Amino acid sequence: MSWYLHIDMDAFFASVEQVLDPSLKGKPVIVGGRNGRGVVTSASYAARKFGIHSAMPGFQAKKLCPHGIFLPNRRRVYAEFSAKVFAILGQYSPEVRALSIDEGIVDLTGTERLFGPPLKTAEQIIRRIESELGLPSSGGVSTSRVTAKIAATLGKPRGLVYVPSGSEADFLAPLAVEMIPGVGPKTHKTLLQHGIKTIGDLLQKPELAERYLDLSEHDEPKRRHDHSIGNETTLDKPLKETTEMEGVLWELVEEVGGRLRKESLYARCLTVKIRYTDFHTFARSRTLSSPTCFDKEIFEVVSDLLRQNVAAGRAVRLLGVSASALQSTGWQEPLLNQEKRKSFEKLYQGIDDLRLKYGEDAVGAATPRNRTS
DNA sequence: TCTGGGGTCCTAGGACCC
DNA sequence: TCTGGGGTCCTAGGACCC
Repeated sequence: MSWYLHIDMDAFFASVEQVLDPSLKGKPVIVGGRNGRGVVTSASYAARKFGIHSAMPGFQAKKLCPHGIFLPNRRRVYAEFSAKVFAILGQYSPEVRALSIDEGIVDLTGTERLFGPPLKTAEQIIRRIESELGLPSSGGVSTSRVTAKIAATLGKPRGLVYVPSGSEADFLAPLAVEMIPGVGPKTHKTLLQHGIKTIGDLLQKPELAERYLDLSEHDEPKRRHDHSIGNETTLDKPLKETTEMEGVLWELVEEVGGRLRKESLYARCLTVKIRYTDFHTFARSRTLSSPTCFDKEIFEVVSDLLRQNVAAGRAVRLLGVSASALQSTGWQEPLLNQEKRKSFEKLYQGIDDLRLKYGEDAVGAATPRNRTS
């Protein structure tokens, strides 16, 4: 028998802001969506009373809750708190998986002798997150990961839902199919057309249930793709000139290259993402014969992809660069190039060190951004 | 003064190889 | 001269999640 605890932090970013500034407690705190542009990334429960939720455009949130306290995103701060949460989780099991910055699954299988029954352990974990970090969270305990996640969602906020072994199907059956992670608006519509409204309806059709609802206890969720590192930005003002776009592209490349080097990874595939002002969005990628983590090489590829694919004269509102097919070691190619790479590595190590010491703008490069012509 | 930024996963078609 | 499938890699597009 397997046991999983799914932990989901309540209004995570907003809660962190309230910990750092206790005068915000109980108030409608809204993270993200300032300046009218952008969207809400987190809203305290006081703010949700006004109908505000994450992913809502900022101007709309402002309209619903004019007196709301709008704060900018501070990803690094949230990441630090996230690490503290996961450090607590890690004390209860060697098998902890982060699903996102504010959600994780703790495999409690076989931890009973050390910490007691799964439910007791879950209660203790949630209490500790609250008492040690000041952060509210919700949890779900069940014999499968999916059921545990659904249970945690039902527990929100500040709730712990326990699904005893053997009662999984009874627990799930009355719930709407859109509660299943992975079932979004499109799939929901398709399922409705088949007359499937509840998870119970879905369980009646094994071939569909198998596809959308993985209730297996032991299977590791498949991880086919290795992870990717990307950076994208919505432009302050739309651009039509490729040379101007290349300036932005270079900044994105520096960020992506820096992160690759920090993690000692080389990318074999590079992608440029383009969004026009009419919101038509597409991506173009290229696989390299030899993987790279160097700004200059990355830039050459993505700027080439940009120039080949951006429609002349169309205004672009977003640009993105991402690196995928990541590998930790190198490339197979002649010694001569290896020498070249060694010197590259030295150079970029120096650049990264300077940036770390003196800030992101400490070291510029001969890039389109800095060209005078 | 519409619609962020970070991702994962799945599918499908074409190239290419055997 | 016509004709197989199977497998893998690459690219593009899209659904979905937080």
